[in-house]
Amino acid sequence: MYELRHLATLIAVADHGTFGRAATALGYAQSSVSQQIAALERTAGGPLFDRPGGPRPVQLTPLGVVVLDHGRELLGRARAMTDAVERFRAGDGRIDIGTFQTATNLLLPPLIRELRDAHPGCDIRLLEEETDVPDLSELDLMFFDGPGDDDVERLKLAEDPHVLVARPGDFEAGTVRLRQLDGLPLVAHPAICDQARVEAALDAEGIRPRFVFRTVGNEALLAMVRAGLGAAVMPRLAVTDDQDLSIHPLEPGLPAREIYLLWQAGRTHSPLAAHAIAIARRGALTAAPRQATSTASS
Amino acid sequence: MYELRHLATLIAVADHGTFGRAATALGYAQSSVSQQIAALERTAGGPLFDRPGGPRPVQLTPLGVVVLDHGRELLGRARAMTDAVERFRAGDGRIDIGTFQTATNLLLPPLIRELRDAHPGCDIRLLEEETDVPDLSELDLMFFDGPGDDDVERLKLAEDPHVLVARPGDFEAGTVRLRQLDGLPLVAHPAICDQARVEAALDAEGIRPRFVFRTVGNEALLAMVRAGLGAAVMPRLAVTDDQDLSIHPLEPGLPAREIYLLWQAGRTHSPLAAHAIAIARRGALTAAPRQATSTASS
DNA sequence: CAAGTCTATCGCTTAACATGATCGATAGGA
DNA sequence: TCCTATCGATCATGTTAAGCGATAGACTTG
Repeated sequence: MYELRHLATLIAVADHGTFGRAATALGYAQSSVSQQIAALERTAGGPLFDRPGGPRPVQLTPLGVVVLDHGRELLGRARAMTDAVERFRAGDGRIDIGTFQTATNLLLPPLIRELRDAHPGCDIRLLEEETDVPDLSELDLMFFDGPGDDDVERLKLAEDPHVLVARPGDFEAGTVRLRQLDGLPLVAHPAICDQARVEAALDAEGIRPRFVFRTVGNEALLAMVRAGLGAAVMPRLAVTDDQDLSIHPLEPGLPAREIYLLWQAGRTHSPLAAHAIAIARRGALTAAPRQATSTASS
Repeated sequence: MYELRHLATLIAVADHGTFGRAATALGYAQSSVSQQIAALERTAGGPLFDRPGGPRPVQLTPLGVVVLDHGRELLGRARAMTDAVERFRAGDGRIDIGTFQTATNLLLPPLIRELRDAHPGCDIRLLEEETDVPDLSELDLMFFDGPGDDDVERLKLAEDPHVLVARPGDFEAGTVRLRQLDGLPLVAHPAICDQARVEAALDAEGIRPRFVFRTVGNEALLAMVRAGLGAAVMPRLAVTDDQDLSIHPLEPGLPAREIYLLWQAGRTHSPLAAHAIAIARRGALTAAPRQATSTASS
């Protein structure tokens, strides 16, 4: 098998014309260059240089030209590889983050900003996927509304209580009794993830709302509420405050949605992922409900 | 610097899942694979695999993915290089042959046919260049109308006497006295190479023809002769026999054009070039004047 | 808790590498 | 023709790296 070091020597000899000058340029002794070229000629199966003898420079044989051309190519690739590794180690790599709507809107932006400030050339990929089981095999990091499996490390980012969202006037201001939801027309997320837990909790209390519409979009749900299709039980952080909506705590409270950052335990992380975890651990990722902009509420 | 052998091991480990199986596949001991990966991790500057311990397979780290991707690329190139060298050594390489009109027409075809028969994939390049000094630096082989410099090897392929070409009837059939050319209107090649020697020989005899037209094309010269512009003194092999032309030996004879095959002395030749030289040495390259085709003469 | 399956490490041997000195070959100038 | 400078090949020597087998340590599984 060819060796990159030998090819580098070949290139130096071809560039400098003589073994001695190439040796000087590479920091070798002349005899080393002789041996390296000899070894290369052994693997190539024939002479790569004609040695005219005397003070004349060596000259590439046709076979030498073939090997030289490929050698330059190969060494260029090797250099590119070294560069790529360096860039990766410097942090200008790639990070795959799994997320979901609320996290995307409220938790992710400060993380992204800090990562991009520290690593301007980095490649941040977001995968928004609503799933019951967190799959970290293709991700470095994942925002998830639950603690995940046992074999992941986790950091709780927020406790997000469920609230009743309705049109102003449909309910008295302030707390609403959970019992009042029984038979009530509701719009809701599909019954997976957090929503599944909510419905299980309601079911355990014997409370059965009528789900008249389901969709994955938070804003779409809120629009349905405004349109009078029904009320909604949603995590507080999923609700954008709005004059056309009234928000009621529930009593007794449903189990809050827990938002975690998950990553695979015992796995070596890329510098980017390690940095992101450090940022999260520092407590830089907090969430507050969003206010509708003044232009939208006017 | 990275080593191709280490990268090959990296790939094997990534493909087989464990160090041990990779070692078996590569014919190494397991400890060697451990050491190679360790060395690779040292040069890469970080771990390439996570070792979960126990009977679970190792898993690439993000850095490992970077190195693996580049490693596959690099090893592919190395394999391509090995292939190219093999193909070259097998003879399916490239050969650059310098030539000129007569050689192209009369001497080259059998050579080309034999080379292509023996090495179907080869790349034969012809460079037709009229020059006084043979330049073999970019060529493997060169047809030339002279023996060339001292530092080339040569093989004489033909002695090509100069003849007078005229319109039938302009001269008596048979030999023409050289003296008759004095003052005669002639068409001729440019005064380089063989033509220069011819004119020098005429000049030494005190014979001064009038050169009324010069061009490099043999056929063009013959056409001029047919058109009555003048006669031509040309090497016999450059003349295509034709009913509209009469060919006269000259007396006393001018020095014949000598056609040599030249190649650089002491140089390592590609298998193709070596084969070509062998063919020439065998005496397979001979020339006879061309006859005009019956269709053309009818 | 024992068995099985991994990787890491240690001691050892061997091959490869780098070095400096020396030799033979050749071109160019005196 | 001789001398000198330059160049590559080769040899002896010390050092590094690579291979191997054996074994220890870590972990999962039954």
